[in-house]
Amino acid sequence: MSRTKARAALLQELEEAMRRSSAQGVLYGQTVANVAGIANSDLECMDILHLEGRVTAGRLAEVTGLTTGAITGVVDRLEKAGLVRRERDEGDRRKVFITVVPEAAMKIGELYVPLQQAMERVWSAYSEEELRLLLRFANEGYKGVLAATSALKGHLDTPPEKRPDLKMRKLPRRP
Amino acid sequence: MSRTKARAALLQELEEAMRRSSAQGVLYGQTVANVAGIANSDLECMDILHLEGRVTAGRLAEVTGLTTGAITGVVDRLEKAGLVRRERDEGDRRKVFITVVPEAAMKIGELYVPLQQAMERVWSAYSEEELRLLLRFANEGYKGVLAATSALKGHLDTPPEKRPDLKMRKLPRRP
DNA sequence: ATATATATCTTAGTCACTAAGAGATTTAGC
DNA sequence: GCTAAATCTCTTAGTGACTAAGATATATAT
Repeated sequence: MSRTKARAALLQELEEAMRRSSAQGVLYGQTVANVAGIANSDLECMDILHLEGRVTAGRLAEVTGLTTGAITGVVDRLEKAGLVRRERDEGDRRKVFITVVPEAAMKIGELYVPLQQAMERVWSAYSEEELRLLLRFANEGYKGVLAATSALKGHLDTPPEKRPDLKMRKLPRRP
Repeated sequence: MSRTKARAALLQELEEAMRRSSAQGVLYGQTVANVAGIANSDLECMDILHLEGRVTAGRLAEVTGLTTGAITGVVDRLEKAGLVRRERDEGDRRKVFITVVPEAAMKIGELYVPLQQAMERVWSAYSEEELRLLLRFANEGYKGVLAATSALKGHLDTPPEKRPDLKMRKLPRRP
């Protein structure tokens, strides 16, 4: 097999392996939501709150892509479950800040422990230099996917007759 | 900073970077479904069909975790959209095989082109040896997440009083 | 002041999902 | 072979999260 062919095969394997692991990651998240007894997007919001801390309802809508009406429902459910609290902003009384209730949120955090442990087990076999490579890739990959997402969204906003044709993708391997 | 501390910090960065990029991957998938005008799980089924080829309705239910009733709905919608066909198995007439309609499915495949291009741009900066490392990690990571998923599911099946306590997770960094 | 903008919530209606079970076919036990 | 149990898909009724549109309350601009 020629040099560039070997690389092409490697890239295809890589693409498939990443798709598989990413799909499994989604499944893990669904299982967490299931065990926690909350909806999928409720968990997503908990995650955002975990990352960003104190966040307005509007920003949750922005980040999740849900309507503000849907966010009202999300926060209602999370509040009823004791996971978050609403706090009116005193400076601008239209705004509602959502904050996590740490003790309750920790119970959800625990559900990620199996995943963390599994990943730490995997990572333990890598040298620091290798880990740095993985980190670099994770960051660059993130940027790439982000760019691809807005490219695709842009494609959606473009009127059909003006859309540049996307190049064809390989057919299923088992047709 | 000590050697092991540097590594711990690296691991934490890594975890976060992977979470971010994986979340973005989910978003890309949702956008694809949106542009294609089909539901999220409809797209997931298309993906499975793409991977496995000819598949029974029951197997789709198995893989997606949906009920068979829900799969009936999925296949109804996909069939109406001209993306798949139902084919009764002649050997066992209870079974219904689902097959993709290649020409129609290709249109969906095209929506992954921006993602593929972005990833190829990222990968182009890596040596073959580095790509092999990424592939190794993707495969090991997949196995890790898979194991973690069934561990978490097992936790769900265990009666609450018998559940081993999962270790605590770090609190949000911005409390 | 009045108008416009912003932020959240409400309401009505839609759509995908589950649970339970019906219908059709196959497999197993006798 | 015939009956009973098992398997596979579909149907039905009901639920819950979502959207779109607009109501409400507060803030900003002219």
